[in-house]
Amino acid sequence: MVSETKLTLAKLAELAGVSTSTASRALKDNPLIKKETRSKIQALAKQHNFSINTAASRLRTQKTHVIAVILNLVDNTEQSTTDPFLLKLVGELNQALNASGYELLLSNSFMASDDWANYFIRSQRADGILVIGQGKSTDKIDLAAQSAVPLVVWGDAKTNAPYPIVGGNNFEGGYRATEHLLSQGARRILFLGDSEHAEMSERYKGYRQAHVDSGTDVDPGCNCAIDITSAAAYAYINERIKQSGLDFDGIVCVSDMVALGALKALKERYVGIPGDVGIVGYDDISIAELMHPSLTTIRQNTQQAAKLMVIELLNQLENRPTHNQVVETSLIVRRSTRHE
Amino acid sequence: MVSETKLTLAKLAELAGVSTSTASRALKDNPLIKKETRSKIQALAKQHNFSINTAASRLRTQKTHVIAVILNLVDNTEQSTTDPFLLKLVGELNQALNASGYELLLSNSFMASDDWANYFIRSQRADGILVIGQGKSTDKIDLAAQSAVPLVVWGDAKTNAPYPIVGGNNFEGGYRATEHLLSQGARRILFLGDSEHAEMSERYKGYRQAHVDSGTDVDPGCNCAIDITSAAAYAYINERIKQSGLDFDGIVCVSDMVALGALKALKERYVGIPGDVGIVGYDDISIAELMHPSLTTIRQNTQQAAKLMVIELLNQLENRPTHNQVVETSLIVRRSTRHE
DNA sequence: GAGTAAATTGCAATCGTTTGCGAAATTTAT
DNA sequence: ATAAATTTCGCAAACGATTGCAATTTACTC
Repeated sequence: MVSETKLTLAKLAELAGVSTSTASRALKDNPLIKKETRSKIQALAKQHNFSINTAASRLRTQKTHVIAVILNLVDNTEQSTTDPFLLKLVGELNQALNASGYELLLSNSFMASDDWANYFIRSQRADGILVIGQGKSTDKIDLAAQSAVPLVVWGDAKTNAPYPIVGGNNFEGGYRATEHLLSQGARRILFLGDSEHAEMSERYKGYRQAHVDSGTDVDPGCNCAIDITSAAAYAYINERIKQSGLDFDGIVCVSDMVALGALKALKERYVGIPGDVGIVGYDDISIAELMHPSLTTIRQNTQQAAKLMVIELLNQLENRPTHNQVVETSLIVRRSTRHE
Repeated sequence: MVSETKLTLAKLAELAGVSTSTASRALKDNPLIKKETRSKIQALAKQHNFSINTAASRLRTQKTHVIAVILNLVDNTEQSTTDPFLLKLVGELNQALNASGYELLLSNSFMASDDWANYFIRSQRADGILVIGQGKSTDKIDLAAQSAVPLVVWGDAKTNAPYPIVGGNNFEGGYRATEHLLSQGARRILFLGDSEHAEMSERYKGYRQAHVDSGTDVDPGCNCAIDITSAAAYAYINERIKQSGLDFDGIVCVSDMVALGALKALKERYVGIPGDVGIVGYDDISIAELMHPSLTTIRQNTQQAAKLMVIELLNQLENRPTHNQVVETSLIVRRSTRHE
């Protein structure tokens, strides 16, 4: 149990009375080695708490079994690292990666290097990259993709790109949210978000289509571009009401955090919810159902999302064809819209 | 710009017309090398998108510049990976580590191996370990510590352990929360959490002390052991009221998520907040101020926490003495307790 | 211009594992 | 018993960067 000196494969082999080659093969259960020899060495390894030096192994095999996960946020003013949805996705990715024998190296886009291919792949820090968020600009992503780096992005799956994108059905999500509000009687519905984002713009399209399908006019003045944070939403709603009064009766929000900010502003002004204004969020973070009123929202299956992203990444690592993937998206109706 | 063949340090050196040794030294700005040579090689490296192979480098230097961060959660029923506070801490740790030139390898405690020293350190996956959460049992932590692994734990800093612990002032947090409720007139205050946790038990001690100091009796029936999730809190409050009616007028919660669960249960039963029951949370997650009523809570400075954890870890890596550290803990008064 | 000190650079070993290929041991066939 | 075919194992060359030490070049002194 005492670790006298660093235990290497060579020493382990010596203990077992075999060569390092057999020891190496035995540890990976290579059938080239006699069964008894294998189990003997494996037992010895366990007994001595041996574990292979990954640095050496990676150098030799040119594989790291590490995947870099990058939170691709433009800067602090935007949807931030504190958004529970993004972090939940990270957690799910960790699970999914572990299940496939990979580890997760976490990074955000404020790192030193903007050249992901170089920094992560050429340097053998990781075998592939998972990017969370297309952001407003896909420059860095495109740059990395040019280097033929194994890469999967969480974003809008309708976007055509040289890399696979996994995402929710944003058009449908926007449509369902809007349709639901319209069916509850709303007539002037704000779209609170930022339609410059690929994902968000798809949702906005769904928002418009829902209006068209129900024969309701779309007022461009209802498309409100804000940072994707609760603070920005809070400020915007306050300001809008101050300027033009309560000129709306529904809000489609681009994330639950945004919805919470809006909700707070409305409640402080004693606007009835859903009586005066109905609100729909997006993501179904855990807090959504704890709100008062509980928040109607669009749920995206993050666990499925993580699994799909990992699958597509493995496809690339093993030279199989890849495809964009759409994850389940469903409307969860709660009190913030349900008139009773 | 086209990458014909894998660019190694040797090839780069050849391009520059020097040996690999000089190239290596030049890239790390070693003053042993003439200034012009240095900048020439650095320029060449930039131009060719060169980046050092970390696998080789780690093997040679025996340093990885990677730190493993372990979310130490007993299982799914407990405070889970979705708790915004924990995830926020992860984000802050990432920032702090990057600032010191380290990268963050994310893991949770559901991984294959329970032997962290082996899995992360001996295998050269990482140079050190940051553990988030003491949990109910410190078995795995102690095991790792026995192997003299560089290790820092987020937990209760009052605990005496063979490894440095960074944590909030839990006693004071519990005290301040309770004292505040008492000052608002509460007389029967629930402690909603799990006093088997080291951190939580300190808070409970503070809770008791506040009672003593104000001359109020402590009813053991007010110490409510639940899983640290909003769902458990919700269920508990519901059940308690069903069983014994509203036999309390204040709640000290062990996390904001727990507080949100309790809040929801109370609101559904039309219990006035803070009129009938005042609630104090813990952590000050971003949603706390968006709640209605906004949530009074104990803030722990996560950014400072992350920095301290990294400092203590570096101390170990560089053989300096280490100490337990306490991060700022303050009471944020909001509407869930403030009578007006 | 010789001699010494200082500034630069290169040689070659090393980190620990993996793996193609050949050698030895064992089994099967003749 | 011997040859042939299998099994089972070990040799030795990578993988790419780092670094103590020695070698070379340059600068300086008298």
